[in-house]
Amino acid sequence: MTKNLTPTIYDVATAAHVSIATVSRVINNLEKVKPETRAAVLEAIDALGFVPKADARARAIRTQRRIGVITPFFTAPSFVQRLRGVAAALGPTPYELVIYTVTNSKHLNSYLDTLPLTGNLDGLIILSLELTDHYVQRLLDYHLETVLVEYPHDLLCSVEIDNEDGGKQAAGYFYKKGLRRFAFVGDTSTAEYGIHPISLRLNGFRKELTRLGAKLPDCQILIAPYDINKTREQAVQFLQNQELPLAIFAATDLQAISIIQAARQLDLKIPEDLAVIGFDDLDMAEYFNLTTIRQHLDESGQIAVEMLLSRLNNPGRPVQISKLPLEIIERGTA
Amino acid sequence: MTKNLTPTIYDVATAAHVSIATVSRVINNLEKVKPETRAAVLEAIDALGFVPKADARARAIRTQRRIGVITPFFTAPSFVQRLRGVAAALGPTPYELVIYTVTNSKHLNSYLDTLPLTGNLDGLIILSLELTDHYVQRLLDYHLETVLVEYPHDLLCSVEIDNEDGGKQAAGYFYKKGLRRFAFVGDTSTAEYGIHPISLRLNGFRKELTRLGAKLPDCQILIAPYDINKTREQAVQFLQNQELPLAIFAATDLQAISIIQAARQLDLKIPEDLAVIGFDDLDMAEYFNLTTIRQHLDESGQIAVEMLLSRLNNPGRPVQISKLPLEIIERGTA
DNA sequence: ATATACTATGTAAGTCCTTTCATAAAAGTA
DNA sequence: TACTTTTATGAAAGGACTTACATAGTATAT
Repeated sequence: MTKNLTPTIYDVATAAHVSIATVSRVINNLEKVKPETRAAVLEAIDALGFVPKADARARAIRTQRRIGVITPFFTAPSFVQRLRGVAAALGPTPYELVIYTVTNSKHLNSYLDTLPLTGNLDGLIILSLELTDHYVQRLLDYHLETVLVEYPHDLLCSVEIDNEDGGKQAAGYFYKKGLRRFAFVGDTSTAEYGIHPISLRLNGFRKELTRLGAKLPDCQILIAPYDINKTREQAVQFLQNQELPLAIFAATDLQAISIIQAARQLDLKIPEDLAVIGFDDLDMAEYFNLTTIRQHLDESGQIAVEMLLSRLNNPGRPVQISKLPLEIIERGTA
Repeated sequence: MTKNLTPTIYDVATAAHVSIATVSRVINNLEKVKPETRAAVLEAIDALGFVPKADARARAIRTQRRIGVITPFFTAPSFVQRLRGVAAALGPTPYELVIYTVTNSKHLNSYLDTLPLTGNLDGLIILSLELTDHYVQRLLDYHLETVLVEYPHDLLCSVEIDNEDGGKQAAGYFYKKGLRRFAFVGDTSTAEYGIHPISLRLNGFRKELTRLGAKLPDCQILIAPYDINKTREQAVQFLQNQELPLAIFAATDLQAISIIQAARQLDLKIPEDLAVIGFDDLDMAEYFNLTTIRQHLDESGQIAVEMLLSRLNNPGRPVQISKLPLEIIERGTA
């Protein structure tokens, strides 16, 4: 006696002892149906709680308010914090948050292929992923309102930061503290196309040092992988050959932390022997008492949402770009 | 040469010289389609301006392909790691991930009121939130398949851990290391109803100590708020009055980290003066070289998804419960 | 070279609903 | 009464998709 959870027109037909065609006619009240038959059908519909499912669903989906977020898989805390900002901003709105995590650019592209078609999204936010012109055009063609975070594009709205300025701030801060020997730690991941934020941070750091009359020779640049332990090992090796005191600017907080661990292992005093500035200001930075360049991760997500919603309400506005300020947070490591 | 005004999947198939099945696969990006084929199909779609009809689609799939996750707002990393497990498991499936973050139980209840009706969900996962019988019954009545993580309920599937055993393991570990003075740090947040995991951890810890002939007097229990800085301050105060060496079991990694910071501030040697065991094994634990009880957070999310999907495929199975093992991860703090 | 294991694709069946067409019953007409 | 017309209905085809199953084609192993 398994009750059908979602009755179809067939169930109604059976219950009312008529054919599905008749049921259909009753529902759409197109043609003449004998009053008694119609009554019987309606009764069956009521009894079964039937609602033309497919259409109902299609309608429901169409009216449902949905914002999609494409994000790199939650490996790095920075993505999570951005996402947190998105969730926070979306919370009080009637929009649903649909998450698409991607692990590589192929994966991203396959989402970009299909989401504008079948995604039923009102808007899209893309976190920390770079789009090719082709896909940007696709989003525009299909009128899927999109906001980019971190990797901007001329034709779409974006929330971005001035990576170069971040490097510059780090350099200036170190210099003002009287430090004169510098190093940089970054990761190996380079953009598949376009410009990588990490290189911009390095550029800004180096440029400002040069301007101040200091220098950053290539041998003082450590390129380490995205793995804490390996980075720490490499950092230990690197640090052993350095004259002290040294000032290191790490491209991310996570790498800064690896450096700190390496320094502890070598019994270097922080910040006396080794000054470290990170980049991001993750939640974790506070735990490590890390001096770092704050890039307002949570806010980036929030602002992206606000921008998107305002565009949905006022379509056709010119492309908007929001540049978030960077801010050096002085803690104990530099 | 009137071009069909509303092209169908058949037109696309013809234009791209493939079958409608392949077109369908491309727009749903389910299975493997050769990149060139996919490109050709997409080109045809673009050229014809094809857009799949939602009602037909709904008719054919007659499932939502949507899994909802209700989670406390991403404040604590443990929720994020659970969510990460969910996302990882859902990634390769055709299911969409819809996130509902809640900040209090009223908020949770309002979701539970509406989601079974209008959520258009195939299944629901509830992370670290406790349900009243009333809402459990509601989920059952509306046949919304649900899996609970962390706070189980007799009538629903769940993924849980043995909190008491975690406390026991910590006690045993300390004792075996020869430690004989103990303390516990937990947070103030108590469950609104039912039993709180933190108290279970404490219970297990205390019971095992008692069994071993040691004790944990109430004055050795520090109840600290969910704030790193305040916890650190309180911990500093607490530690100043302690005889050393001391073994502290922290109910969460975050609190263990606060303890470590306090210890550093007081120049205590870890693990000689102060041994610390945390609970969770967050990503961060490794950075802090924290000895801790691993509760397989990511896995909990993954298993919840697997359980849910298997139930969707085999409805009416008896309620399933998965108990994840706890495991002590030995690092540098104890 | 042959056997084996995948991959990519197509064929065809299935989904749930609408609509066309045929027909039995009822009603109207001569 | 016999003959048309009307009306109510069902059988079945069609619509726009998805998907289980089968197979040709390629890769890999022996």
